[in-house]
Amino acid sequence: MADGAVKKPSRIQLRNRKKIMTAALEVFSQHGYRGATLDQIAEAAGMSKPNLIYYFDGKEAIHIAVLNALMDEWLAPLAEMDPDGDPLQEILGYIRRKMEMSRKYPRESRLFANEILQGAPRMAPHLKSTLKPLFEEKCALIEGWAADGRLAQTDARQLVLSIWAITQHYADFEAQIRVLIPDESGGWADANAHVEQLFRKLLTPAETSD
Amino acid sequence: MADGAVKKPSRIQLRNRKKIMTAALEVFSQHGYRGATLDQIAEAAGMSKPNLIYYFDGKEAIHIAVLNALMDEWLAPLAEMDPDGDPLQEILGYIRRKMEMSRKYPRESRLFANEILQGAPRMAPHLKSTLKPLFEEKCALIEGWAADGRLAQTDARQLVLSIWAITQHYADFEAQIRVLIPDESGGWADANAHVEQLFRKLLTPAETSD
DNA sequence: CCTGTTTTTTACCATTTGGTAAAGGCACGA
DNA sequence: TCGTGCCTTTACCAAATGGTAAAAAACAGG
Repeated sequence: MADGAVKKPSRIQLRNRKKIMTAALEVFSQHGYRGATLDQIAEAAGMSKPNLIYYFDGKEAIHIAVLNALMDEWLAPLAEMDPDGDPLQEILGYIRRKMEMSRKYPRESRLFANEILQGAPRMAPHLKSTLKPLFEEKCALIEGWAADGRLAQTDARQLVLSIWAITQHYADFEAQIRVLIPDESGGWADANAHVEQLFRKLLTPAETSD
Repeated sequence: MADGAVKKPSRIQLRNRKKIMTAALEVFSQHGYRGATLDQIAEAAGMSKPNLIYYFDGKEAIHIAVLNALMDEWLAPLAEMDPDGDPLQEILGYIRRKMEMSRKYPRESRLFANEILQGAPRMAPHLKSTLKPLFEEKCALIEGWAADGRLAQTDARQLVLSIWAITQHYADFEAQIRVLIPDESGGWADANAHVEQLFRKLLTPAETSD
């Protein structure tokens, strides 16, 4: 091959890169970037520390790789919002998917929360290039719906922010919630019902006599 | 004095303890517990590292001291909710005060967010002993209001959680919000308006014919 | 001013941690 | 069987970091 530096990764590389990133997600989401150590990640991945460095250029590179790899998956629920669907159902569906993500993937949620809390030092470019366009696209969509009277008049940007705030809260602040609402009885069911009620009341358009 | 260990702290001790805690709030809220170093705190406090240790028993002791000292102040807005006031106005007032806190004291919000995200390792006891009783008291109050028909029927616990989620989001995720909503035009005004609309629609009771 | 106490500084130390060097293992085609 | 190139381990290291010892300085109270 004449074309420069790129070599296709071997089977073993693929497997080990994945093992490392899974381990890194676990450790970073639990302790934050600074709190996580390469030794912890190495142990969780079942390999030695120098071996990590063989596959990634260092701690920061692992962190960035994990963050970037999860971004698309994390944004998928929003991307799925369909311009041709029923506005209220589309938004409630989005909210349902976000709640599902918080329940099934709290580590991902905490990983992002940690990064943003510290000022997004390693993710700011990715936020600008990936999140922002999607955010603006979907805000425009919602504004269109509201302008057509198919949704109550509301501030689309603030709406999306508040959806993120509430749904992710269940993952990010789980430790607090576990103290306050100890019994498992209806935990997620109550949460889902409440969030749906909250946004349904906000978004249901007034009966029009048109 | 015959009574054991306790000595009243001198003027200089009071002053320096305060300086340290202010500096620690700044540093911990920016970098998290593990990410913060004693050197950073010392520099922010304008004193040497061994001097910190003279006033506090170590890094962890400083962290706990800051956390505990801020807890009451942080919970004050909730404590102020008045059983004898108008239900809707009381809750909206609480929300307004929480938004104010997020705007004026984002460092405090991030400090707590960091601690909870990591599983509240140093604050769990305090949560159980201080936050939980207050939470339950106010939930009961809200449930009473709802039972009397003075508020829409809603899940009080989930309501309080969602108030926290949204209001604190503006402080904790500021880095993300700054990327998505760059212009300063109406930032906080829009946020306040949206949050008020959201909870007003949720909580306004249906017109009754009683 | 003198004396005992509190506060601060200087000089260290042990551990942790991200990272490296280099030798050894291992698979696989010739 | 022998290289050859990918993968892994062992043995380190330098910097950072939480913390200590002890002397020096500042500050009372008499």
